[in-house]
Amino acid sequence: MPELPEVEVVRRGLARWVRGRTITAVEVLDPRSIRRHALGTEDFIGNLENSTVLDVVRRGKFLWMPLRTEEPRSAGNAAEPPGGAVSVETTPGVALMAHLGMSGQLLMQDPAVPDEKHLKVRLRLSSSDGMPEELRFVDQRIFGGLFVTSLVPTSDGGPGGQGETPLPEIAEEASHIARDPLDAHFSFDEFYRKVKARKTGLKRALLDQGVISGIGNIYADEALWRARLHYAKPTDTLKRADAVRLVDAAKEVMSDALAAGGTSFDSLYVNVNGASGYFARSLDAYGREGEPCMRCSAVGLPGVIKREQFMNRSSYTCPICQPKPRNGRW
DNA sequence: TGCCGAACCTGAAAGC
DNA sequence: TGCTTTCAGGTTCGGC
Repeated sequence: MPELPEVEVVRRGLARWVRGRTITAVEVLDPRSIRRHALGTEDFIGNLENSTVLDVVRRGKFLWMPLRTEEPRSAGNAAEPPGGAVSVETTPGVALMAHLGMSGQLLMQDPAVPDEKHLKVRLRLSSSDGMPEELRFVDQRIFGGLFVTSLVPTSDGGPGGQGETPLPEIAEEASHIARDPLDAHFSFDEFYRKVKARKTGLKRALLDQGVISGIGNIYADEALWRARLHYAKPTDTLKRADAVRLVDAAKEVMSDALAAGGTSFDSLYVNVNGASGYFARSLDAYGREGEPCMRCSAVGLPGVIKREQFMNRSSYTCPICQPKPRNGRW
């Protein structure tokens, strides 16, 4: 399942292959994968063809490619400017936005390679010295998607510095997303203020991309386990020292996952070359129901990882070293 | 205003 | 063997 490390692995791979190349043709095989492009398939294709990819940048799990457009056009999800299309000089920046959702893949492929079973969108790129000529969006569960969006000015340091060039613009749909723990501009004080202001459980806050981005179900469980905190701990009772430990744990687990090429449980997550990551082998809590807690067993305690339903998904905790809050309070 | 649950979606695995 | 049910979870949206 793509979370921040997986999206970053994809971003790095993609940047190597597509930066500076022109999109020469676009084929939408399943319009459901561009349903967030409000102006429809023809507009989506029209916005992309003959555009040049400037970079590949990311905030949280949103990934986008700022485009240099050669002809006047309307940004797909932006309000139509008065009088219709505007001149090249005044056209706001546009970008191709991607979210991988649960099962989305962005693959660089040679045109001779047979179509994947769940291929949804195909971008043909200009020829470039031995590089694959197709960028394919493959998505089994169709939770992810592509759309063209406007870039809006930002004064907070850009998307997060993951691109080659620090851009003073951010994709409109990503502007409400908080920075992730690996972002050089991540502010602990901002995170702690937002968490304390929430009146909910700790894991729900971790999964709120407006509080902290990039954390999904897997890394939320791993970070909570490493920080010895229970998912249901009320956010307004979170001590600063606990929050520091939690953010450090999130940074650590995601850095480790990034170094391992991401977490793969099945074929649903692969990098742009179709290869799986190896971090699943290093998970301490997620997916380990019924197995001894590594930390407890190391000191002779009988902790066994337990799976519970929370927010319509599974949460894995050790009842010994991540005790449940009593009466909802600690 | 902000929290929370439902819905979206498909294939693999489990159960019968 | 084949059919049905359950499960996986990121994001959005509507209800409260």
